[in-house]
Amino acid sequence: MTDQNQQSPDTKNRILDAAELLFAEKGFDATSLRMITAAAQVNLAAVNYHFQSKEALLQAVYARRAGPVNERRLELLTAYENSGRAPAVEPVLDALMRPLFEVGSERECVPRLMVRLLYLDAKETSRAVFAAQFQEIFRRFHAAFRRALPHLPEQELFLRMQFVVGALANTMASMKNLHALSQGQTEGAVSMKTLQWLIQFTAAGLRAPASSEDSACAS
Amino acid sequence: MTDQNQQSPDTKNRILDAAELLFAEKGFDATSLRMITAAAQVNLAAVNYHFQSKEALLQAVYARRAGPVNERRLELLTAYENSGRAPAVEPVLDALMRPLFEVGSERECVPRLMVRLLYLDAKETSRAVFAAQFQEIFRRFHAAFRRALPHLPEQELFLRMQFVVGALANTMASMKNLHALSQGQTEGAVSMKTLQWLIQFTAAGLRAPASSEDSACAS
DNA sequence: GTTTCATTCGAACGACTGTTTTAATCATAC
DNA sequence: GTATGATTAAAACAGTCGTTCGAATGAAAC
Repeated sequence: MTDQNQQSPDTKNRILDAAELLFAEKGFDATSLRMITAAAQVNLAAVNYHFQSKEALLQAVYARRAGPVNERRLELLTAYENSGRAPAVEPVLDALMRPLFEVGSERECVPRLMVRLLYLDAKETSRAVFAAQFQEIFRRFHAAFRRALPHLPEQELFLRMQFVVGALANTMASMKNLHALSQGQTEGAVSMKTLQWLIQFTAAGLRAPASSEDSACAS
Repeated sequence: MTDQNQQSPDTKNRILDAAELLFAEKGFDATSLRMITAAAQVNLAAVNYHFQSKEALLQAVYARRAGPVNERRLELLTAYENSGRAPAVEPVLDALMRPLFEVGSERECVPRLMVRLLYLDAKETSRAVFAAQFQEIFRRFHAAFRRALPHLPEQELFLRMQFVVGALANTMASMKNLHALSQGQTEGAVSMKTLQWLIQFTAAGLRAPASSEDSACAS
């Protein structure tokens, strides 16, 4: 950490950019290092020089984006919690989702990639790294939702959070299509409207009355 | 179609079974034909003999499951529509989701694989095949939701259906984890409760009041 | 028996994979 | 200038990939 950074100004970032794009489009296994280095206009060996392996490159690609997104999530969440406003789900959902939409307007592929990584592509070793980072976020938001929905049984809250994540993930994954469908509107406007509608939908779902545990199972 | 089927009683199905499991677990590109043939205890060349290529095998794996699931979906949907009951979202959601849970109790990996295929793994050529089959289902259910929610603007209904699919897909993808978490309950019971809660959540989301189009965009 | 045709098998093909090695290149410090 | 250390470049490494080929095997038809 002396000053050895910034020595190779961009080849490292060029690799990260190209890898991010290709991983998101084709997936980890379908993307070869030669595709990445060709897209980045960089020598093949540069990947194993700057990163140690292809899988380490994947983790680097993920870390570069997940860090800021999760920081912003916590920032928005604590800002709301310190505002003294009454407990509600909408601000919590906003804190959870908005950071993804913000980074999405810069680079569309990013959220799509994060969805991929979260529960599909990665090998077991990498998945553990990703999951650990995400589960800390999950715990933090679980507590926030719990405050807003004190009556909801634990099992049901947990599952509903899964539903929320699913709706969010699928929206991120198909954001590109959404932009293509809505012509004559700026990307940012579409994103913000989508976010608004997504919050509205999931908030209503979270607030749905809790089902009684002992409901008869349809025979 | 004379009688050439049933000649090789099971090697074809053994390949399909092994491929289904591995594709769902590791993904298409991370699964080699040698893994499949080893798991199926079948010669390597048998894949290219019975199916023409690896990608054709993927389509065959998909077709074997998607067909019955979609048929059952339409069966449940038309049964509800012909029952003369008042328009509502719950029976439509049930028709959309239940078939996936039913096949899921037989083979856990199936829905997970279908999620993969739908918008991640497949190459462009295969994706077109899968999407075509699914979009017909989408159109059919879109009409049903439209009847139940006549006041909802078109754009908003479309997006909310995306949210529903996302919640469903994520639930399918992490069904294995859910089963692991809930001890002391049969798989079928967990599945049915999850389905019930998922319908309740998405029904509330779909019924949320429509947001006014001209809401101020946060500057 | 022989013929016929579908299926299985072992072996190999060329292409592509991630990684490593060795030498060339560059900027900076002395 | 030379020396140092980080970066880039070209080439090759051992392996795996999907696919193909020709012979062996099987069972049913005649």
